[in-house]
Amino acid sequence: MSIYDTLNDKQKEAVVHTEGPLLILAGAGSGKTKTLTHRIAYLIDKMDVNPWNILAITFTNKAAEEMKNRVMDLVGFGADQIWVTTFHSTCMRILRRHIDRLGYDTNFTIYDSDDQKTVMKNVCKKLNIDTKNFKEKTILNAISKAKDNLISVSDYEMSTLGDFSKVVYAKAYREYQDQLKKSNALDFDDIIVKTVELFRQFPEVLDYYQERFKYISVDEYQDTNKAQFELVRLLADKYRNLCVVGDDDQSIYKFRGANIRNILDFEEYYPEAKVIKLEQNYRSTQTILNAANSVIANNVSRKEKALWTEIGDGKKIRFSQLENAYDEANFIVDDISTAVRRGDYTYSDFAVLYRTNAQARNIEERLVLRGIPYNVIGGTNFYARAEIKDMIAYLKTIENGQDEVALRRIINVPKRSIGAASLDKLMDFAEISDDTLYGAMLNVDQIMGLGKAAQKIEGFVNLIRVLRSTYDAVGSIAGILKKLLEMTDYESYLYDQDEESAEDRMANIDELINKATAYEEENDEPTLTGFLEEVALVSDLDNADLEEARVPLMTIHSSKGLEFKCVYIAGMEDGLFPGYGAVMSDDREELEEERRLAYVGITRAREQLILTCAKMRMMRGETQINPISRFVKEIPRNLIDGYIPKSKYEREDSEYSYDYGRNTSDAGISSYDVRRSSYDSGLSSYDVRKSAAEPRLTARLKSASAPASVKPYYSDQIKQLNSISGIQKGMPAAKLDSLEYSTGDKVTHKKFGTGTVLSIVSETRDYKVTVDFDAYGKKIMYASFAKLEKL
DNA sequence: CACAGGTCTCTTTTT
DNA sequence: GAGACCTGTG
Repeated sequence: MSIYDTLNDKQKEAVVHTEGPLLILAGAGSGKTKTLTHRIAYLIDKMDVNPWNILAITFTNKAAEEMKNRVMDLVGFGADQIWVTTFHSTCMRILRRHIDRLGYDTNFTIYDSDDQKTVMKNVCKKLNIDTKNFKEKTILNAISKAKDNLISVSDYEMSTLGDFSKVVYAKAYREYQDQLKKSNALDFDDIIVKTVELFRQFPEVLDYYQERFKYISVDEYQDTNKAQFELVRLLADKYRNLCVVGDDDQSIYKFRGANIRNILDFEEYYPEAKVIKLEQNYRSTQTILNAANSVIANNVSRKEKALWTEIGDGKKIRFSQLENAYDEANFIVDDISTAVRRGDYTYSDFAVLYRTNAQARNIEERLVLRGIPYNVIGGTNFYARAEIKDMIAYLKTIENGQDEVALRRIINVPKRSIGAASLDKLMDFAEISDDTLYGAMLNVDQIMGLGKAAQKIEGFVNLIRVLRSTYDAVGSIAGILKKLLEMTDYESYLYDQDEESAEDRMANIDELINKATAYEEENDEPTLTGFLEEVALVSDLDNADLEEARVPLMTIHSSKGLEFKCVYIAGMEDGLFPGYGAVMSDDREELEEERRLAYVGITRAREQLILTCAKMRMMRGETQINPISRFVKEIPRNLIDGYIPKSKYEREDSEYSYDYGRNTSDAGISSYDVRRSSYDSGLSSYDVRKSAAEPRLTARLKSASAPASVKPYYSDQIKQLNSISGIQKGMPAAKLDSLEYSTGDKVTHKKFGTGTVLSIVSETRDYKVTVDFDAYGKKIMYASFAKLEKL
């Protein structure tokens, strides 16, 4: 019996198709990693391909790691010759060797999004761009989008066509790239873009890698953007042995430039491509798959497919709507605790998933209270913490004095009296002498008017020199970090800054030192450059240990590619998931992306899926009342165990709820429920249907009725809720019992004409309604005076 | 000039 | 509710 006998027919077909382009459409849990790893084994084993000639690109470091291990198990000897890496590490390895051809130094540094923002601030200042009108983030987004699509600065400049915003973006783009270049730095997008540029400009370099990588496979192909596609296309262009694996239904990174067209158009670019669909699922019960299938069926732009399994129906999906986020957290934690006590599951069998990182906190608090071990995966990046960024900035300066962002970050940290005025003088000098900031610092004696600061600058330069020579002598990264702490007395600085957090921050720095030590132990040739690179490209998620006996908490995005016996998805509410923006957007694609995310979440579960939501939830400082997510209602009701309040306009005889799921939404219903304005708000089912395509959303209650000092804690929350309902019971006569319109409705006003309701905030005496009038723009008014009428 | 405090804004997901 | 940013004060 060979290793290939465990494959099903479709998988086998994919494994033996080694020559020429291949598109594998692999549904969730259909054994795509297994197929890919066996295919690699087959190449080496049966086709006599040199492992050296194989490149396997994955999306995350974690996925790469897993694939590497699995290939190793199958192939054994020689497997370490295969490049199994992410897009970014692949490109980094190439760029470290050849980027000098593009005029960068090979020890270039990587800028994360914080660094990018810092650069963009400088750019705006220099170009006199008013950051009130043009937010740094907006400009950076525009630039990132351009890079994702391989639009160069000059391309962008030519495409502005007098569009004022685009002209500004183009100017910023040029200056931004100049500054990065000066700092010998690349941002994340550049890592891909520069590699493509390198290949296009230097055919001999491309040819080398084409010869090297005769067999290429790309995992999570649905998440690639145009630049990544071009990179792969170039590499594969000579031998055309390109195998891509993806699932258009799991494309959830459009916001980051992922182009779903890449998967839909693959056959167009490679007409000779073979297409194989893997639809048999080995992970979940049929119940869970049916739910996933019915939800995703509501999307229009997708390749038709349906998952099936031989596992059997299993347990029903559970659904529960709780009063508020605290009750929701309680419910989940109780549930986990009960199941573990019964001996059904252990902690690591669970996962609690959510749409936004902010939701983690509530659940975390309850877990702490119950003493249940847990792990919040992702969220705030370890390397984004201020003290860690300081340390990294020092390391970058030691390694590459050209990195201006890093240098400016630490030039006066800890305080050494090199203030803004001195910095300006240094910057001016650097500008005139066409030198870097650090270069200017080396020449303080030539700069006029620095006064006492000159000595301080010399002192700083000396510090860096000493650290540099320490590193050269000792070669230990952990060593320089310790020396750095000692020489700068960074600890005192932290205590001066904020006594309370200083201890935690020092602990973080210790953790960094541990990471440095670990890096030096794990690598044959550890270098400062290598460590900084790892720091820039490795995420929390990659280090997460899911085997540990802890309940993992993470966003649905982070959960992609993982599986758990028992999955909770919290916050199933319209306005949260799908998010507010997607619900309000005219762009159907946005909602479809959210739906794909729901599909990803649902298909993480092997045995049991539990969906929860809250009637009320604090969001951005306001208590929002959100209706049950449309995605819950898109699941056939017979699959669900749990009461879902029926919408009035649902067919009474219908067992399924997804009849209306396609084009309509009954969002808003639960808010009526809570506000007791009841289902008899005078809307005929026809009325609702007519307006339902426009999402009716969230009435809001201002949290102001709670005492100012109230911390969001369970009992206080109850009080707060009581006070809200108290207000509602004893409402002054002026306040209407309910409003006939809700968010998203078209209304008319005597003076301002027609408009759309943007939000409704319930205040003590009245509803504050924000309306976007067609002719007058946004107006805020009180419901009892405005006499708005629903159209 | 530094800092405390008030105001304003806010989608969300991350290699 | 949190973070960024601005402004007034000592």
